[in-house]
Order: sequence, then structure tokens, then C-alpha cells
Amino acid sequence: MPELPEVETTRRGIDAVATGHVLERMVVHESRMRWPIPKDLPDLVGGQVVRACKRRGKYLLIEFDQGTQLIHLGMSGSLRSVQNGELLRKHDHVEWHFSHATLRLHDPRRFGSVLWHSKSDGPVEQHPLLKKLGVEPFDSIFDADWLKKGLAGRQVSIKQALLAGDIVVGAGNIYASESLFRARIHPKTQAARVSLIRCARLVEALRNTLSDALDSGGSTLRDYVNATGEAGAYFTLHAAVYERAGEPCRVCATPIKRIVQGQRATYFCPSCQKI
DNA sequence: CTTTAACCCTGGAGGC
DNA sequence: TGCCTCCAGGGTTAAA
Repeated sequence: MPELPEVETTRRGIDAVATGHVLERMVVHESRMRWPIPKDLPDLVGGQVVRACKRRGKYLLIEFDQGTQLIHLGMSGSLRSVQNGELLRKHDHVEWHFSHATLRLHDPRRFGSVLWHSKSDGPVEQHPLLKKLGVEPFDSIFDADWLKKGLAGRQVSIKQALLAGDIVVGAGNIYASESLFRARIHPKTQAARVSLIRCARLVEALRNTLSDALDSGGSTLRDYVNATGEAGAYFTLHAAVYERAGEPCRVCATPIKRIVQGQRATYFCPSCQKI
């Protein structure tokens, strides 16, 4: 799925289309997503003004006066703006119709979700899916100390701890590998054994990896399409290790290795990255 | 408490 | 132009 840069790119795209405008109609073509899309959601938001389009981790938050829609893109989701009346494609599951454009959620695997959090249930940050999320990577509170404290007592690998998202959000499977490469940390290093110095390196590496991806349009994915429908090529052009097993490290030419951690592929340079 | 692995689902790639 | 296996951006959930 879209990792944080892709989600943020999407947020900017839909913000430009939706914020301050009346959502004339929401249409659900397929409600069987990660969780069923609530049946009463279209009636709840139809005719309402979109007040803001925000993001928390990889969740998109569409704010209305009565509450917030939570949208997750899962592994294969994309949310893009199309001209009103553009032909529906296979796997276009949800539409948000505005007078000047339509937003479409396209998600072949349907791991994504569209949920509702009513204002009467308190701040959206308290939603069960959001309240356990770690800090945002660009929040100033996220520093070496924060990371070190978060890793304390964890027996899992640093790769898995980073991916878990309960210390810091935003590192998906691609950027977890890429960030560890930049920080020169071996992905199998025990989380609790990562030193403060290396935590500092990892904080910087994660931020640099994410902001580089954001600068190039948040487009790590083979078939990724951002909110305006523009495909990107950051990943194919710039990945240092991801999906490069057997190919030479861009720094030292040692063949990149692929291992499996927690049922997910990890890529690293066995020479540059130390335990 | 932490950790693990099953699971949700479609489609593309590659072997035969 | 078929069939089969493996793999893919995520993350919740039940079980150990």
C-alpha cells in the first residue's frame, strides 16, 4: 500500500478538491472492505460541507461538522480525483461527488476501509484504530530519546519494531528497509539493543527517506496513482535496497540480501548494515 | 505484558 | 491461449 508519503500526497490532492465544498453525494458500489462500509454513511455525509482533509499515520481523515470519515488505502488502494461522469473502472468501490469533480476509491484487494467517527463520541484521535498509533515522524517529540524509550524491552528485530507503528508511524515495508539502510543498521538487530547514537541516525534516516519520497510525489509503487492521477517513479529510480536482492549495493557493491521477518520481506546490505 | 502467525483479497509474474 | 504457485504497499485479531 501506499506508505506515508503516498498517503500524504493523496491527502494534499483530495484537500484541494474537497475542503470547503459541499459533498453532494457519496456512492458506495462495494461495501465489503476490511470492514463493511456503514450503510448509513452516504446519507450521513451527503449534502454536508467538507471542513478539512487531514492525515494520521496512514489514515486519511475527512472532517465534517458532525464527525470524521476515516479512510485507509490498505495494500492496493488509491483515491483520486476524476472528472464528473468519467467511466467507472473495475474495483472503483466508493465515490464522493462534488459539483466540480469526483473522488474515487479504487482498491482491488479491498484491504482498505471507509469508516465514520461521530463527533459525539469524542475526538477522532480516540478512535480505536488511531489511539494506539505512534507519533508522527516529523513531530518534534520524535527524537533519539523517544525512539530509544519506545524500543526498550522489545525482543523483536528493529525492522519489526519500526514497522509495528506504535512507536512512530509512517514506515511501511519499503521505507523500513530503506531507512535502516540509510542508518546503516542491520534489520535483525534486537530492537532494545539499538544504541542512542544509532537511534539518532535512524530518526534522521526515516525522516530523510520519507521526505525524499514526498518530494518526488509519494510514488513508491509500481502501479501507484496519486490524487490527480499522475503516476510516479521514485521507487524504481531510487530504492537503495527494496526489491534489489542479488543486485550490487549502491555504496559498496556487495549483493543485497532478502530475508523474511514477521512474514514480510526485508532487504539490506550485509556489509553496510551492522548488528 | 510481548510476540507470532493467520487472515482479509485480487492480480501479476513466472514455471510448465 | 491454461493451470499452478508464489508474491505484493497493511494491519487487525486471536492465540501462545
